[in-house]
Parts: sequence; C-alpha cells; structure tokens
Amino acid sequence: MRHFSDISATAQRLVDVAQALIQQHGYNGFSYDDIAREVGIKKPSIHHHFATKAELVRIVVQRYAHTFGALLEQIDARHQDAGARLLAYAELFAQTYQNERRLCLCGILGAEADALSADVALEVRGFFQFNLAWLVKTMELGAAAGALRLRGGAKEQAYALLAVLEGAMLVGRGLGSDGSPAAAGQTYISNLLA
Amino acid sequence: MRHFSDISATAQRLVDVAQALIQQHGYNGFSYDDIAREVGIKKPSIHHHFATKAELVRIVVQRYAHTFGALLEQIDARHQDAGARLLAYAELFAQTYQNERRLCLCGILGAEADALSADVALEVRGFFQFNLAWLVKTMELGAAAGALRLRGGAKEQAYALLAVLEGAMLVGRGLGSDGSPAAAGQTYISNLLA
DNA sequence: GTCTATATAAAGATAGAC
DNA sequence: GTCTATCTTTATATAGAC
Repeated sequence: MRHFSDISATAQRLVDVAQALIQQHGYNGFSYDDIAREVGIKKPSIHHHFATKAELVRIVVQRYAHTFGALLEQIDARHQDAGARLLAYAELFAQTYQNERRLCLCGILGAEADALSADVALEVRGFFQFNLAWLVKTMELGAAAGALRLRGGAKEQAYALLAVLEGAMLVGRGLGSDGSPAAAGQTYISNLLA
Repeated sequence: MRHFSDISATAQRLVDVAQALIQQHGYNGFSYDDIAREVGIKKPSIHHHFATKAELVRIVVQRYAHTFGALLEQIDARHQDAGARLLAYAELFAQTYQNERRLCLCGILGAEADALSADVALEVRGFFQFNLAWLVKTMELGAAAGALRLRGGAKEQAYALLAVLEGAMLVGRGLGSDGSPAAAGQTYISNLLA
C-alpha cells in the first residue's frame, strides 16, 4: 500500500486541498470536482493520482496523523511541565479551528465513520489511539509530579480531554461562534490542577 | 412556517426515520430514497409531505430540540441535587449513543453546519443555546450549595461539559468502540466536585 | 500527466395519472 | 396521499487521444 511520503508534487497539492475540504465539509461533503476546481486541473486527472476517493482520503489521514505525531514530539521537546504540555496540545486544536473553523480531520471522519472504507477507518482509529496514549503518558507525568489530580484514572481523564477538544469545535460550529477549543481545553485542564 | 406538532401520522414516520438516518450518517449521508425504502413508500411521495430536504430536516431538529427540552424539565423534577442533575444529563447522551452508536442530532449537524440551510442552522443554534443555559443554571445551583467548584466560571464549565459529551460520541465512533459518553461525563463532573 | 468524451448511478425535485 | 415517469444535476469512475 502506498505511503504519503511517496507521492508527486501534484499529488501533494491534491492531498492539501482534499484535507481542507474534508475539514470544512466532511467526507460526504466534497467531490473530485471540488478539488479539481481548486487545484486547476480537470476532474479525471485526479484519478491518475488517486484511483478512488477512498484511496485519496486514506493518504490524507495518513499524512495528517504523521504530522500530528510530529507536533506531539515538538511539544515534548519544548515543554517539561505536564500542564504546559496539555495546554500546548489544546492549542493545536485551537489553531485548526481558528483557520476558517476547520474541524479536526479525524474528528469529522470519526463522526462519519460508517461512510468510510475499512482502510480509512483504520487510519482514523490509529490517530485517536496514539493521541490517547500520549495524553495518558503526559497526565501520568503530571500526577507523578504532584501537579495534576486524576480522579477516575489517567485513561479516563485522557479520553475526556480529547473529547472536550473535539466536541468544542463541533459545538462552536453549531453555535456559529468563533469561540475557540482552547478555552474549553483550558477549563478542563484547570479542573485537573492539584 | 410549519411546526412539528402539526404534521400527519405518515409525516411523523418520515421524521422518525430521517432523524435516525441523520444521527447515523449525517445530513449529507442520507437521501429521500433511503427514507422511502425504510418507510415503505416511494421517493416522490415524501415530497408531498416535505417539499424539500431542508424543510424535512428543519422539522426533525425542531422536534428533537423540543423533546430534549422536555427531558431537561424531567431531570429538574426528579433530581434536586446539581451533581445528580448533571449526571442525568450525561445519561441522555449515553442513551443516544448506546442505540447503535447514534450521535446527538445537533452534534453531527453542527459539524456539517455549512451544508445546512439558514433555517436548519438556526434550530441547531437554538438547541445548543438552551442546553448551555440549562447547564449554567444547574452549575450555579451546585456552586451556591457548595457542592461544585467552578474554576473559570459557570459559562466556561457548561461549555466544556457539553463539549465533552458531544466529543465523546465522535471519538467513540472513531475508535470503533462502544465506550459511552457517560464515562466521559462522569469523569468531567467528578472533576468539579468540591 | 492531462485532456475530452462518456459510462453509470444516485441525488433532489416536478408533472400528472389514479 | 401515493404512484409512475421524467427532468436536471452531480457523483465516482473509465477509455482513449495528446
């Protein structure tokens, strides 16, 4: 199976545009023609790069997850404190939403899970799994340092923090507000402070 | 403009099926033909009851919001304690998700906000607004009784709790897990306990 | 690698008979 | 109130020329 790092410059542009369209309109909300218009080539040309929509989206998610994983490593490198790391994590979601109210790619795809091919669903699942693993690790660090109080356990708190951030984007859209997931994340994290 | 309480028995069945389809597949993920097959009539017959898809969905959301509002009143009638009310609130979302992993109707529609007609978007917005108002009121009650500690303010905590519940459904789907929003809600609420 | 042309299916919606 | 037939548009995808 193809890997996102193995694609041409044109294919990368297609992936860029596809990602933005999914974050704005969802899997069922965009078409090859939408991409074609944005990129400036004709619809059938896209099939030369990605035979099916499912294959295109699989690469989109694969790259998104990879990039996100790299951002988590950056956070670890820049911040030693668990609380600071969690706030930086929330900022990742805030930056996404601030950009035309885009949703987390895997958030919207998670909601549309049953419309996805098995391959895409697997990539989405992987995204959530490594995010939760990182959050658990970070929270346990904070608890060990005595900075965080994890009622119910690190796993439960990690799940809830991830849910707050994903949910804040979706509620923000429903309200038609620019209110950032950062605020909801900060509220959540402040509740954990010992 | 028509009101949901003013529709025929057949129209009600259409609304029932449409609601379930949206909660499972989203606004862009179902068609008049999907409803027709489920209800056992032909596609054009639906247009007799609802001229457009937007009008059908507007009624779906209107009824959903009304029903949800009544459930909030039931919670107030059954529980005096703010903590118990919040837990019962989380249970509402859990019950929805337990039913074939259905999402909150307004959660998924919020995510698809830009695909909605202005009328539908307004109904969705109203749903979130009265939910937040109820949560703020309930949280302030708990704070006044000394049971809850609302760091950052009731408004912020209300927003975050709503986000947790909406987000937990979407993350659960992405993970392919049955794990309930109730767990995330309980985690959140336990963090508020004084 | 991109194009035009085309196949095929599904979408929302309308017309008019029963 | 429901049906058949049809319109129009859009979707994913393929064939084959350049």
